[in-house]
Amino acid sequence: MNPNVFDDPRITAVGLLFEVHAGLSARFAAQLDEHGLSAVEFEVLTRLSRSPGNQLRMTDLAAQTSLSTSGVTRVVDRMERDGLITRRACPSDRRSSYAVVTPAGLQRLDESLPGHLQLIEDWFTGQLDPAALNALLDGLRQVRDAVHPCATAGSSGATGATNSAVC
Amino acid sequence: MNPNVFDDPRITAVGLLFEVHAGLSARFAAQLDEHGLSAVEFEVLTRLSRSPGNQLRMTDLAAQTSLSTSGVTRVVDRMERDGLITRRACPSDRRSSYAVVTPAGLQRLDESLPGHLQLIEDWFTGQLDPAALNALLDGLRQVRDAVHPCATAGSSGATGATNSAVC
DNA sequence: CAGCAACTATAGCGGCGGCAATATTCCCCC
DNA sequence: GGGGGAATATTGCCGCCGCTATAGTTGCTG
Repeated sequence: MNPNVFDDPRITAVGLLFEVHAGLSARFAAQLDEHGLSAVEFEVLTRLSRSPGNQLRMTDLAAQTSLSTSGVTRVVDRMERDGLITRRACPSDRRSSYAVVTPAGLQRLDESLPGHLQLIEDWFTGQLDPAALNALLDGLRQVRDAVHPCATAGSSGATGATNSAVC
Repeated sequence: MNPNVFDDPRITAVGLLFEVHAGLSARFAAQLDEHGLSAVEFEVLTRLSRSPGNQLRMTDLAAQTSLSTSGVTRVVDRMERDGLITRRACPSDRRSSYAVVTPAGLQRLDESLPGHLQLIEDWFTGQLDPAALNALLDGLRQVRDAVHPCATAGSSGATGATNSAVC
C-alpha cells in the first residue's frame, strides 16, 4: 500500500466537501437546538411551509427529505406530540394522510429562520466574494445535476407527477 | 410568513451543497457496502492507514473522525471482531490504547479504494473541467478554513499538541 | 508523599432511523 | 363486479451513536 494514495487530489476534494458539510451541519444544529428543533425537524417544517396549504402527503414528505417513510412517520409523531404539525386525513385517498403545519409550527419556524439565514451568511456565502461564490455554486450545481437521486429515480414513471414537483 | 424566503439565495446555496453531499454519500455507501464496510469503518481504516505505524490512540482517532470517544470504542469493537483492526496497549501511558490496522484491514482497504476513487472521479471531480474544479475547490477551501472545528477548538489549549497533528 | 484535578477508555441508557412485515385502500383489467 | 397487484402508512425489530457515569491512570501541587 502506497501511503501517498491519500494525497490523491480526488480524496482531498471530497474531504474538503465533507468537512464543509460537517462544519456547517454542526453549527446549524447548535443554533436550531436553541429553538428546540433538530435538523430533520427543521427541514420537515421548511418543506411543509413552502408547500401549498402548508401540507404534504407523508410519502411526498419522505421523498423531499432524505428519510424513509417510516422515518417520516416517527418524526411526524414527535412533532405532532410537540404541537408543531398535525395529521389530516386525505379526502381523495383514504390510504394517504397529510402532515400539516400548525400555527405553532409556523411560529417556531419564524423564530429560527432569521438566525439560520444569518449563520449561512456568516459561515458560508459571506466567506467569498460574489464572483468566487458564483463559481462555487455553478460547480456544485453541475455536480448536483449529475449525482442527484431524481436522475436515477425513473424506474417507475407512475410517481412522476409528484416527483416533478420536487425536482 | 412570506413563502418567498425559501427562494433566498442563501437557502438554495446550502441546499445545493447538502444535496451534493447526500448524493455522494449514498453512492459511496453503496460501493463500500459491496466490500462489507460502512462509511465510518472506511474512514477509520483510512485514518489509521495514513498514520505512522498504522495506528492511532483511541482519542486521536475520535478527533480525526466525527465520532465521540464512545462511538470510536464501539466501531473499534466491531472492526476488531471482524479482524480488521486490533487494540494494542500503549507502553508510555497505561490509560491509552492504540487501534492498529491488521493485514486483513489493509487488504480490505486496498480492495475498496480503487472503486472509491473511481466513484469520486465519475460523480464529482470528473463532472467539471479543470478550471471549474479548481474554482470549486478554492471556494470550498476558503469556507472550510472558516468553519473548520479546529478553529473553534481552542477552548482548552492543553490538547493543542494532538490537534496540531490533525490540522 | 498525599490529595486532587485532568485525562483515557468503557458501559449503561436512551433516541433516532432503516428494513421488513402488516393492514388498509386503490386501481386496473378481465 | 370482482380479483390481483400496487401504493400508503404504520409498527416491530435492530443497529448505530451521543451523553453521562464510572473506573483506572497520570501529573501537579502543596
